Amino acid sequence: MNNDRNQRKSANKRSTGIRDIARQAGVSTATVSRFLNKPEAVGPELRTKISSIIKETGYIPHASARALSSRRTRTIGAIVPTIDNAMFAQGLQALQGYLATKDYLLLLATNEYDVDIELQQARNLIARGIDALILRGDERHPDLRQMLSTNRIPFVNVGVYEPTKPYPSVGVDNAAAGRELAAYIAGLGHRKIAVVAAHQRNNDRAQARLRGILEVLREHGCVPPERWRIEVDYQLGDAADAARALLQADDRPTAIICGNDVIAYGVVLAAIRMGIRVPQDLSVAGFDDLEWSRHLIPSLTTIHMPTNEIWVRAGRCLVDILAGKSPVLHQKINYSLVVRESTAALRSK
Amino acid sequence: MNNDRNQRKSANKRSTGIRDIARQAGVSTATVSRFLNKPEAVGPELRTKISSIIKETGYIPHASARALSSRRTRTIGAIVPTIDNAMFAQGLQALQGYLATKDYLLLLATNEYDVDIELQQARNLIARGIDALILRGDERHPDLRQMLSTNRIPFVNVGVYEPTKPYPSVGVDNAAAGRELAAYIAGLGHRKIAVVAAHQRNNDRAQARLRGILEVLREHGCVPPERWRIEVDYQLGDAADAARALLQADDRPTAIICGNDVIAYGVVLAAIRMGIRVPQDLSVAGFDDLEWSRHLIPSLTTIHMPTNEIWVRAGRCLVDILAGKSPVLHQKINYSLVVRESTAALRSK
DNA sequence: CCAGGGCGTGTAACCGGTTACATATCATGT
DNA sequence: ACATGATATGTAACCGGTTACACGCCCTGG
Repeated sequence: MNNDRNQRKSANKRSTGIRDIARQAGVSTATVSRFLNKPEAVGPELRTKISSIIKETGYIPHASARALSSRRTRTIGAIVPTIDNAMFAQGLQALQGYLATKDYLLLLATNEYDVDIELQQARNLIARGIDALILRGDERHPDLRQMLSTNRIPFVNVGVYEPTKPYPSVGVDNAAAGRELAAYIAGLGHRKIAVVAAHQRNNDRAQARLRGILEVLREHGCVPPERWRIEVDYQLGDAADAARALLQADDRPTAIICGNDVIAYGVVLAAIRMGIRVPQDLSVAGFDDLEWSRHLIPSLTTIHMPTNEIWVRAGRCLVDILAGKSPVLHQKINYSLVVRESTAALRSK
Repeated sequence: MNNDRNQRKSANKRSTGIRDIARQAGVSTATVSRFLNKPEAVGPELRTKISSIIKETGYIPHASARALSSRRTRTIGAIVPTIDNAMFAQGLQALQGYLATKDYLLLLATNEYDVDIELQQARNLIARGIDALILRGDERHPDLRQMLSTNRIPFVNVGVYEPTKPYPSVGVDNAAAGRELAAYIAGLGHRKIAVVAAHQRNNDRAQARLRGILEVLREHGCVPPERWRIEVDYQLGDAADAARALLQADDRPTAIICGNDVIAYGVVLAAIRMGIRVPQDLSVAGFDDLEWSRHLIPSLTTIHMPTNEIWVRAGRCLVDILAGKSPVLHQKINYSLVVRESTAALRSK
């Protein structure tokens, strides 16, 4: 036991600390700290001296200690439904790159589309120390906002555009995108239109898209009957199953609007397997414009989302807030309809 | 100024701390701390009392303070090339889920297949405080291992199986997988075989696969000529470009072995666009068995990798090490050849 | 010539937990 | 009845940085 203590005090000394650097440079810890945080506040000679000593010793400042005393962690948290989804993976990758340039770290958590898990994860992130938080969408546990405000954590909604809300959001107007896509399909002459959406529960983005689609279909007097409105997981297989059910019936749709590109391609694959030609016999459209959507055969008609821009802007919004600036509260990002091979005008029978 | 100080001491008090909880419960901070870390060491009545007070006040322990004094962060870092890759996204998702059950947090960084960036990211992670690190593959900056050892950070190599190395690794034997796939293709009678691999630089996994493939092809006396050995990015478009180059020539291969499923499907799409039938005119095989590989048309012959298992085992390995146990050093995970529609026996001309 | 301000640096309290050690309490075996 | 050990709790030093404040120096203007 006695040995233990001695060890800790001498031989077993942990990796160098700021006091070691200070001693070696013949300055106080305050000066070293200032060098690390605001180098221009330190005299030039000392600056080079300290710099070289740090390099020599391989000193790495202890971020926890830093966070404890400065009350800032230079870490931004993000909670998304799952990483295992091309859209999120891509956006997070872009966000991470951006934050790295601003010397921020990204701390990631997933909520599995469950508001309770989201709340728990937010608690973890706050405990772990984040300066700000990025949340996907605007549907969450009632306690969450309370928690964020008592802990004074700024946050931003990403992926949705909610100009009526008092907190920042950056994303596209999903309902409008849904309307545009539905209008395009209807404009091709289709009236027997089915919708295969993503699960709606706790997914306001999917909800908005569906809402927009149905609005327009109503205007055209072709609201899909119940059996033509299906919800599936974000998986090719599930979408294919749904498509088979739709297409096996005698009275089948001539167009299927899908909640995203993964679902759309699942539908396309099922149709092709059944000998139904796309787009000659069936038009299919999706959302998101994933990287591979334009390479597929047939390539997908879809709504292009500038994912990277959305996430980077969300990051920038928070970085600005943390820097004391007041960024634009609601940023509407433009989507665009991309017409490709998977849709065609209705053929007269 | 004076106001400031007063504020900090009273009104402006930050969110509750352990001393507040202790005071309210009429116990010492040590007891509260013990309650948080080893509840069974605290008396039953106090336990319920403290528990209810914590719930009431919404107290969240300050992880930085915790990390500072306990020298443990309950955080495990991982550095992967990019999140934007189905394999990594899926594995990380699984890993994150596992770590959550062990009350560990995952801190993620990317290296863009660059050893210098990797070193820098590792420095960030260490500074930020990680108890252990997961690294993809075994090719890295010479200083990295030094840094990990001086900071006493255990780590594990994931995705590769390196039984000769002194540090733990968990993954499949990629060279063996490459051999098996090549042997299968050669066994179908193919001799005019091209290889479209992933970029080899700083990617030992891709290297091992290619090595294995070429070994077997050499045995069969059909080592591909230079023009039939191409390296491309992890993108459908790039793979398609490579395939076009291969297939436009007069003398074209009858089979193409690809470094992964994304490349394989890019090749398939290009072939189909050119009117070349798969598998009748051309066999194509990949690696990884992504979720969608079995849904595509044609479905892909590939090597199945139990991605989730690999990552979870890597996580478990580190958790065990941190708990003082000594896990198996090198874990070889079994891959398996999955034969589907994209490959067929060579037709005699 | 001196008051006053700006600049660079040092001193030491503080951030919010953990934990070694001391102390108190109580059941147990002899 | 008492030594013994196990168990529960309190005390306070400590983790490794940051930063308010004090201090000393030099430059400037009246």
